[in-house]
Amino acid sequence: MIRTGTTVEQMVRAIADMIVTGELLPGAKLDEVSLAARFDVSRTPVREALRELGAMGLIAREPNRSAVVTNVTEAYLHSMFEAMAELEAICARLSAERMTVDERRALELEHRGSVRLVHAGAEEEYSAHNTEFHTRLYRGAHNDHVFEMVTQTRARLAPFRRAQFRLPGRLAKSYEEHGRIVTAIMRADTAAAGQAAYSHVEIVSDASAVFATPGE
Amino acid sequence: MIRTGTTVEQMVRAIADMIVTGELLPGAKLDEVSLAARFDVSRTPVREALRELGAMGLIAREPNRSAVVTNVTEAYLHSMFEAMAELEAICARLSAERMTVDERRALELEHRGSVRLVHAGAEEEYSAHNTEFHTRLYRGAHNDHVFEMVTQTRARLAPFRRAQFRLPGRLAKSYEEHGRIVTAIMRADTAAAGQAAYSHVEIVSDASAVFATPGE
DNA sequence: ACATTGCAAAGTGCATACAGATTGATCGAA
DNA sequence: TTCGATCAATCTGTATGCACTTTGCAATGT
Repeated sequence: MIRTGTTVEQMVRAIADMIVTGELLPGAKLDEVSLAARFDVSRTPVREALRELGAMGLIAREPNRSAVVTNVTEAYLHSMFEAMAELEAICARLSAERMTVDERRALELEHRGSVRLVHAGAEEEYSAHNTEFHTRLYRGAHNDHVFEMVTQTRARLAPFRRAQFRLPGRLAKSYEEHGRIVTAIMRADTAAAGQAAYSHVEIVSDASAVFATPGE
Repeated sequence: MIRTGTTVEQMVRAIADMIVTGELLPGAKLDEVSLAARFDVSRTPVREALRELGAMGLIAREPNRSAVVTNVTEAYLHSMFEAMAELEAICARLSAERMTVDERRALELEHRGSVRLVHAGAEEEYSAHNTEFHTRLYRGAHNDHVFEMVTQTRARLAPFRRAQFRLPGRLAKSYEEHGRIVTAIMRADTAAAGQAAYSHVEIVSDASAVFATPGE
């Protein structure tokens, strides 16, 4: 747990992590007194943290009800994946256009280095590499607002994307799709980069649909 | 002032309105005690409202400092306009593809009805029409998450876009650009709709750049 | 005159307290 | 047995209070 910042900031990070890592599953209730006890603070900072998490879309709040880890409807989940595909496509296009030589090289290295994880079937490690790869893509677009939007959307999708690398053959396919994106970016081919990124997310969307929890 | 919802919700709406309408200019300080006095509540709901507005990006907060209406740097402002153009393009493309017959008809009517405002030079009224026009575009995409992102981005850009219709000839140009978008959507020409929407925002971006407040 | 230190005023961060809402259980009646 | 009402337990919404931080000003020393 990071010790910097105010109590509220620490709690926001901690709770967001618990949601994104799956420690708190969609639908889980977050009552203020328990959280206060767990973090050994009063309810005031807890409430502010929940307020912020609510604005981020990670939890749902209703008056006089406990906060609940967002349990999106299938329709909304679909809209998020579609939005994610569009955002990734934007990042890929802009990256193909704007990445510095160093950024391009680093992206390619990151990608090439992951091939051994694919052969080893190292799901956990590949997942970490995957996060790094996409983050590089988002940064490479050199657009801070797009970066914020894509990061937030990714966080909200995390619980539904988690198990995708467990599907048979998904690792190798993911690697291949990344390869297409990298190639297009190295060639500064914006259209190809955008299309490759879009279809990459589309496939993840399909792979993840299985795990969507039905709305209450 | 809308009376529904909790105290905090009312305050969030009220303060967001003040920022978006320009009653509170970028850089303005929002101290908790004054706000509490102004809304006749304690500091607790005020703090929660500020927390939420901070998460929305409308105000900036630092520990032990008063909240400040976001005063974005020129670079960040540029990234927001660029993101806005991409988002509007997405909405236009999806609208061209997905709008129902009724939605298309309503959009066209809204557009045609505004021609008299252009001739009359009614800036205020045209501005209201403009908001309505774009909102229809966002809804027509039938993607809730994209709708949320574009709405939030629009809110953050509002202070910098306000004066655009005061520029000579801007009204007529805006009408013409809307026309191109409408035509493309009526024809279900996704590519043309996307391009028209993108360049529409680009022009607004240029028109608004003049009014950007310099970073501190 | 100018820099520095000390202090007071004001503001934020968090804890505690209380009021109102919700929920679930229990008891009674149909 | 089942439905309904009532009440207690629990939780959220808001107010208030206290401690710490920041900031501006003034007094003191150079």
